[in-house]
Amino acid sequence: MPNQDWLPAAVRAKAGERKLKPGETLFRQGDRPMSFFEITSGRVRLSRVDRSGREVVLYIAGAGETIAEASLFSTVYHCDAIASAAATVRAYPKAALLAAFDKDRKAAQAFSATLARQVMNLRTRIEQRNIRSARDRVRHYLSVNAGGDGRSVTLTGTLKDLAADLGLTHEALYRTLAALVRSGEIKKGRGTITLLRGRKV
Amino acid sequence: MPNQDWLPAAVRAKAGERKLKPGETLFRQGDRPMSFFEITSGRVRLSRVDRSGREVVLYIAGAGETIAEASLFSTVYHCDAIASAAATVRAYPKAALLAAFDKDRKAAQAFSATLARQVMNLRTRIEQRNIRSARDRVRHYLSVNAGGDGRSVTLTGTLKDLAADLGLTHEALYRTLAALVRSGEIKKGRGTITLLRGRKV
DNA sequence: CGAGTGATTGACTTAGATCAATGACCGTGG
DNA sequence: CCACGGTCATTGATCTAAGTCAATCACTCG
Repeated sequence: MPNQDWLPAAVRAKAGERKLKPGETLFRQGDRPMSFFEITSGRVRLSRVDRSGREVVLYIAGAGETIAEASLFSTVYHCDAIASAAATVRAYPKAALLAAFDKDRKAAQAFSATLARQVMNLRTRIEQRNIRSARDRVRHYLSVNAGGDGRSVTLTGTLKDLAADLGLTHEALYRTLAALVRSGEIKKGRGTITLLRGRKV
Repeated sequence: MPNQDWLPAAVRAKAGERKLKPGETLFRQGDRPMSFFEITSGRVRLSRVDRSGREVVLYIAGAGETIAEASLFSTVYHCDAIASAAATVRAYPKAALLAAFDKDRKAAQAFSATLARQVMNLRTRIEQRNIRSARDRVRHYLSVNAGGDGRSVTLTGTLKDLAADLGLTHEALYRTLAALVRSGEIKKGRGTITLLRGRKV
């Protein structure tokens, strides 16, 4: 789990860990934010309850992700956070963080930079979802995430995870990859996919 | 067009406007970033060229959006920006902005807050795309975007725009809305959709 | 060694994309 | 003032890619 490297050491030192049972609440809409969180394992969903009492899921965060960044600048949380599965989270105290940003503008900049990069990544993921064809979606993913050599993509998680990222069922992804392998467009290795040649346009 | 209200007045004063013809380049990958941009009209696409020479679109930004926030903290742009249609952009000088953040930490905070909110919005939009059924996708959209009363949603653009936002064809959206109206779940007004009652769960 | 999960492939179904046509509306230029 | 070109809104018909259900095999982990 890559720790939040942009966090000032002083803040990291003050972090507390908390374990959540499935269904347990981390915070509720309207609560006063005391910390923001990094999820070290499990799953936490952010949701709101609509007028008719139904829960509307805003986001499901997994291990390695941070949530409630926005609440650093707000006096209340704008949604609930509930563990979807057993989870452990690291809580970084809001006060310490804001103080660090005040003192050390490098730290504040690092935070902004992280957010800005995240915005770009998310935008790209949305753009990806605008591609209807599974095949082209996978192609787009591979092109965008090709490493330095522009040819190979290292898979972080399982193919099932990737499928979820791409908004495909895992079956659809397997089939699409298989087709691309058959057509000689890619090669699959252990945790790696290599682009062989683009098809003629 | 809601101007970027979080921008310090000093920076806004220094902004320059630029008009782009379709296909004209705003900046190129590798260029040194001198400004970041707000699109006041038209469309600008951010893209990279992959190893095989194909253009990979990372994002298409429309009027009201800002791009290249991340380049404020980078020494080079990481993608190209090209007008997809005639566009006008407002350029905010990077140096002035960073200087303002240095001097005025309120301004820096406002920037972070804007980014953090954007991150949350984008995450929610991705979550929305994970919903496969057009009907449930629309329901999710309506629930999330219901105004203060929790019942009515004000449409900003056309229904076609909304369809694109939701990742549906406009035909699919029309049909889905028509079905929801027929079933008495919503009501359509001029630029407004009102939730009438939730269906039984 | 069994339970749980990932990877993979087959068969079938369907929701939504695609193609197509129409009417309403709006600005604009003669 | 009206005709015309453009876009939005809407609905119908058709098709297909991807979802769904299902089964198998390979691993890994207590």
